[in-house]
Amino acid sequence: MIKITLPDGSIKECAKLSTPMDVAKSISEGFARNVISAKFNDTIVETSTELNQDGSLVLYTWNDDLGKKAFWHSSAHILAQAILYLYPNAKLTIGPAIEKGFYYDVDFGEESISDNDFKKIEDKMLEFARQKFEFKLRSVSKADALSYYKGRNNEFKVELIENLTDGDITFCDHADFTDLCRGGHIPNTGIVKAIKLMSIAGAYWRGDEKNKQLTRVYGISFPKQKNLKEYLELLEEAKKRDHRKLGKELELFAFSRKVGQGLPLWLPKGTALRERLENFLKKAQKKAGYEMVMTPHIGQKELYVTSGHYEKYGADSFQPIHTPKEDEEFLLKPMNCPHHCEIYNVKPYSYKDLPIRFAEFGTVYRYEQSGELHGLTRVRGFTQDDAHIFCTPDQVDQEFKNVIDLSLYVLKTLGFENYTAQVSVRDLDNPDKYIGTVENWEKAEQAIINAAEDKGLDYVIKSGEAAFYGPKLDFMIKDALGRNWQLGTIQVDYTLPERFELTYKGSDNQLHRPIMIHRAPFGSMERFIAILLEHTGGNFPLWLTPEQVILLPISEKYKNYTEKVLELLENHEIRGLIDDRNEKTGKKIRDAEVKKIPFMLIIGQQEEDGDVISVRRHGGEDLGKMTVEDFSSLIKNKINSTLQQYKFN
RNA sequence: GCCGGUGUAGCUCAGAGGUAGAGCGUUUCCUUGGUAAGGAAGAGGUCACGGGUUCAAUUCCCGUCAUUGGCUCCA
Repeated sequence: MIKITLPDGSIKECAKLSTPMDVAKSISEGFARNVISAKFNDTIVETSTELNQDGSLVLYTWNDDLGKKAFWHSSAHILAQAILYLYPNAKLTIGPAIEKGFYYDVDFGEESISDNDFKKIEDKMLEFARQKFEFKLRSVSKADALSYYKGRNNEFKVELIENLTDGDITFCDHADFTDLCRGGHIPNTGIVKAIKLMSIAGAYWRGDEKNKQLTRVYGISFPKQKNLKEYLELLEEAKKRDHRKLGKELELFAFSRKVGQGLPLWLPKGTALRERLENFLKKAQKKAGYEMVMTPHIGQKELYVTSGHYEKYGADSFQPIHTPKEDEEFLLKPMNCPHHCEIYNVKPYSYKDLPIRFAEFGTVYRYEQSGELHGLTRVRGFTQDDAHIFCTPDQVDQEFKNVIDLSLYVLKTLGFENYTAQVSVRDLDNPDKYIGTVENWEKAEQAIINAAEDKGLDYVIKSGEAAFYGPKLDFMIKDALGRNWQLGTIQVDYTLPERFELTYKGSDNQLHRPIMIHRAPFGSMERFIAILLEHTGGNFPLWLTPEQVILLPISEKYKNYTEKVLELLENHEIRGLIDDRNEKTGKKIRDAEVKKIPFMLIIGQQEEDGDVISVRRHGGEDLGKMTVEDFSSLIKNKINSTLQQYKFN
């Protein structure tokens, strides 16, 4: 007998060579039917793996991330099987599960496939799935593995196997199909009920552009047809909320090929919305002791040589601008920090002056590769809600925590309730990627982790994700469709103060180095607004939305009264407009709905007679008749309750 | 930057080797209306740009640009 410890702490006595599926069945038949993967002593195993020692066992269903992983990984095998059946000369390479589905990279040789071929591949996959082939993992010797793939002229798998150690190599079989695989499969192919191939893309072997380009086929699969339907509906919804589409429809921003790719143009409505966001943050920052500064869009190349940006990114940036007479070199600023360091250097500071907090909505320019540009989320010119805090070593902790408070206040007020923090630290195997001393890096990393702990943040540590000058904490938010986005960032930096020789005089009458904290709660205005658009589907909070109210006179007879109402609203700083087109009310309401205007005021004979307005909310709710005063209070109260929902300072 | 898709009216999109269409929007007229589309008429396009093939190219081919899905990269 062996002792199997389950996640709830209970211990099952099982016969030796019981499988995870046997254990599941001993819990309940119903549960066992849903079990699709298992982990034994921290190793993913097959549900049919025979357990021959005591240990802890976790059983996974579709509802677990690792269950989905096994499911999608197994689906990739089915995809490979179908591809090999339909294209016998194709060479398989790798086919992992990804966050949403799976892919397989295939070398189709002379042949090429397109999404027109998806249907027949899907059909073949479903045909294989229905036959409930069992996935069977078996060990093979390195020599056998190599000869198997050499016989099939698959140099990719041969390369993979050559990097594996003999004794650790397993093949997975189902039906007559064999693939090199370390395991983690669902019991049989029949569990996969719904399959959809999503897209096709080029991908380099091992991600290196010097290598051969392969065809990557993306797909997703589910245990029920219904899941697939829901997933496709979610994609549809995401498409409807695409900020590029909404930004165009709501006239917020645009691009022009004459201006240049990746250089957004803010239209009047978008600009007004952005200013409201900026003012909101300015107000909070003022409370938190920040001072606004402004710096130019270019700076001498030397500035960035000093900061280290030039050495690190110069070659892949917009190239220097030369002055015509003196041949001086200037760079478009890729970051605001060097400029802020120079503002700090304008005068000497005492420890009593610190912390100093300089904030700027600073527009920066970065050369992003053309293929990487995407709407407002990836652009070449954007505005950071940047600030730099210069403080003493014993202030870092508190300042960092204050920034966390500010960031959370901003996120929550804007309706992002689901967030986690990501602490990005050095990649210890690649010290050349970073500037600064090991000692300072350690101090900075520890300061961030301490602050995250103290604030009770839900955080994960990512090694190798740090900026080149220091570690950082990023807020990852989950939007209304469950998608994750990286928003604000906070970074501790011991390096730039050294490079710019920043000092302050301590109580010991000696000069000391301040420590810098870089932070941007929104990240960039462009990116934040894009994400807010997708999160809200264009239904912005009332305080932000371009038009809060639209006035719909029933006919032109009520023009004067309608104009009077608008004037009253404007006196209350409510943003409204009149739809005085020669259209019926039904049409005007429909158009206002499409434009997502939160309130519609219907104005006709009854309203004019009673000196009131009829209020309809976006979505159709009828709030009845009320005076303009009452309506103004209603709006103001709604805005205040949103803005004061979370306290800051 | 690399690989694939796309580029037709302000917007969304049909179309085909023989010189271009729809809906929405816009303009004018009729209509003066009550909670998600009233009616009529009109304007609007070097079919992204540059080459090539052809009697004929917006359509086929090549290149450029933009855009899009990936890859790589990301201060």
